Amino acid sequence: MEKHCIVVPVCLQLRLRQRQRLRQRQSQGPPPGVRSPQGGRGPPGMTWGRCGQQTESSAGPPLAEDTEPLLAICAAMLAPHMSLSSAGQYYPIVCPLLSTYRRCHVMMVESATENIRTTPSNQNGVSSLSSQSDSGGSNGDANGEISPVDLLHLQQQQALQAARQFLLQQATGLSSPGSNEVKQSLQVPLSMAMMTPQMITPQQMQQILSPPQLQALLQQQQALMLQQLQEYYKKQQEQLHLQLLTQQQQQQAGKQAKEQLGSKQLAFQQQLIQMQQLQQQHILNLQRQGLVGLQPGQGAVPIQSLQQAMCPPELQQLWKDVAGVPSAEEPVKHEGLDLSTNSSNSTSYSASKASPQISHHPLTNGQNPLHTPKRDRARLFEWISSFTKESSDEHLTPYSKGSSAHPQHEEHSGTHPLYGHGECKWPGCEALCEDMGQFLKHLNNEHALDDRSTAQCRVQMQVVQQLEIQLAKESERLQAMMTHLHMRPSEPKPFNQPLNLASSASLLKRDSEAYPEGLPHPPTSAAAPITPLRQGPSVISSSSLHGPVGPIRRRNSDKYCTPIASELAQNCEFYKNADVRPPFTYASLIRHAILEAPDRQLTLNEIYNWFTRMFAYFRRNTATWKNAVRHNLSLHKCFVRVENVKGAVWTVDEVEYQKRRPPKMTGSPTLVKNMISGLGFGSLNASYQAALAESSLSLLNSPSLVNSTGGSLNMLHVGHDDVSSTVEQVNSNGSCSPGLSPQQYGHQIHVKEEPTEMEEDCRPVSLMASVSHNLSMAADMERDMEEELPTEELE
DNA sequence: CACTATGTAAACACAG
DNA sequence: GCTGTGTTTACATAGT
Repeated sequence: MEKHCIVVPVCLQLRLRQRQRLRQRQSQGPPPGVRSPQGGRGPPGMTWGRCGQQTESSAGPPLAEDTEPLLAICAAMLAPHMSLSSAGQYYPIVCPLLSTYRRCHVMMVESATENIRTTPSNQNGVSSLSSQSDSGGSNGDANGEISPVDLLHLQQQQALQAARQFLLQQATGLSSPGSNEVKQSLQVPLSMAMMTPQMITPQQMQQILSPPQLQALLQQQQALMLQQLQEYYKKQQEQLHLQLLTQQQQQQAGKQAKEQLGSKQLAFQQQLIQMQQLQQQHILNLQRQGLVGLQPGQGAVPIQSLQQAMCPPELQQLWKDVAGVPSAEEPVKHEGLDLSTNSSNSTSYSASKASPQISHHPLTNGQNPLHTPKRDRARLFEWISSFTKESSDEHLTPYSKGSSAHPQHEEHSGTHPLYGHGECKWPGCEALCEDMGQFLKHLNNEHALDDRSTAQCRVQMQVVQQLEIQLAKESERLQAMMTHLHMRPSEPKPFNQPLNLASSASLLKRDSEAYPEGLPHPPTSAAAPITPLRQGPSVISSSSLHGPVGPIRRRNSDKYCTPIASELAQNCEFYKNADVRPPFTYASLIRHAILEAPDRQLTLNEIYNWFTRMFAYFRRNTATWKNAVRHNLSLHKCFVRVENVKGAVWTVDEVEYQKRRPPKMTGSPTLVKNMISGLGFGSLNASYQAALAESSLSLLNSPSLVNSTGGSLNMLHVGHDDVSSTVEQVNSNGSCSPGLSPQQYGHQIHVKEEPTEMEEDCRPVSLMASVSHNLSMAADMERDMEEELPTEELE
């Protein structure tokens, strides 16, 4: 390449001076105090947020930061009043919630565990109501010193204990028809216990609290009750299952009896799943309406969902079936046996409690059959254990399988989804494990199949399911958006239409093969958490789920996948609200930000603002990504710093940007061929039109860009492998060419293609200004076309 | 396996 | 001295 020494642009003089100065300094040897070869860098192998987890101080507490985005979403879902869609307030709300969420996670489980432990002491007696009161009193004494969350937690514990006690009485037959006095006397304390440890009557509480507050409080407490009681069931079933196993080993008859119950087991599992779905659906509804507001220390089950879930008679019968009393033939008496009784009654109580007649509803639902076959419990246990032991694809998403739902599933592999960065990633556990062996030991010891682990697993299940619900919701939104934006109706699944040809090719191909649900990739590795994206947009698949895996994933999307313009146009709100990393490189984002500006130039601070405005992800760890932005601005020649009156602004050198990506589609003919074949588009023009429409969506935000559409259309026929020709076309399209002929541009482009210092020094005056300022729009659209429809490059 | 692109971290210089 | 901006280097990682 020949080197042309042209007038050095004034705007570059400063930059050149700086570089020359630095180079001069370097030529003179490293300045004193310069970094060592390892240069005080962070430990190796720590990138992309993972560094921050261990070394980065600005990233916050050591709380599993890699899971922080997920936790944030989960926390927002668990506390739906903290809506994800509240743009701009997401972080202020969610981030403080993360710690409380984690704490809640532990508290909830510990509470359940503690209750499980404490209940057996009362299993044989009804007289512990006073102890409940005492406990409540002692807790109440500490109210002035504990936080509201703790207070609420204590209240819940009291309520649970009181409920258990009461229900235990029922189960043990003490609450006979003739013992209405006992019932009444218990019912009121129960209500009081649920309301307040100070034993304030419901009437008093109603005076103190507004009806919505009362309702919310009751809902919260009852939701937690349900959650905990369900844990009791699981605990009980687990134990019973173990007993069954023991019996099976001892008696072949036991095994035969179990085998006879296969069909009922399946039906039972389906019922449970149905119940959960009902709960989640209701949660989603409430979430949409912004009605649910759980305190951080609360469980994740709104009482509405509890009502909805429990009201169906079959579900109540289900619980009855599940939570039978221990039969006399049980060889071992575990506390869970009694818990089952309590749980079943308590659940019934909760169901009745959910009725408007709070605390006045007769507890008629609590009369449960006391002879549930242990086989049902075994079924329940198996259902539960299916989440923890085997890869129950029917029940769990790949993501949940890859996260915490299958702690023992991955033990044979070198990596474990619950292990990373030397610490256990079990929810609520941050135990440090030096190696996999230690971690496995820790996992087996600390997270064995017990009530606590089961409870945690269940919480995680709910988290996953909430995420799935959220995904469905967002998919619906995307569908509506795309429909509104006049996506081609011929598309079978508009919302699932990939936003780029590359991904669409692969998706369509996969869809036609073995992934009808639109999974971008089969979950090849459980270590890579991938949520099944039944209707998920490509953005979610590529960014929110693959993103956390590492930064490199984004390169795919950036390089030959999603055009940033259309992607952002279609998922703008998503990125604004969801804490997911956009599937674009910093360079792409910076360029887009600059080109989105009215005058194609932005100051660094404006770029920062654009990032934070457009992406919720970039509202945290500002030091990290801002550094990356600056790094990219300085590193890539496509970003040109221009001295302005009031400072410096950054512009985009489109030619350089194009040149920056030589591999692109051109370098991957196979990919392009797959794209073409996979798309099966008979008419490229139609594709171009559609793509143009997509690209125009965001770009048309700037009125001045509209008139460049024609230019971009013309450029569709430009060979993209020749950057200079592209620029020629752009300029010849009447854009504000500063009087340079296409040949001149070609020369200049050749000059820029010389990545040498000489080239830098001889950077042409007109290039950056003309290209980036006047032709950026056309080039932008053309590039988007190129990204989406690179087929002509092959010709 | 080498190369490339990218992300991250860090050090440093400089200006305000 | 602090902060923001800009540059550069080093390293890790994933893709090619």
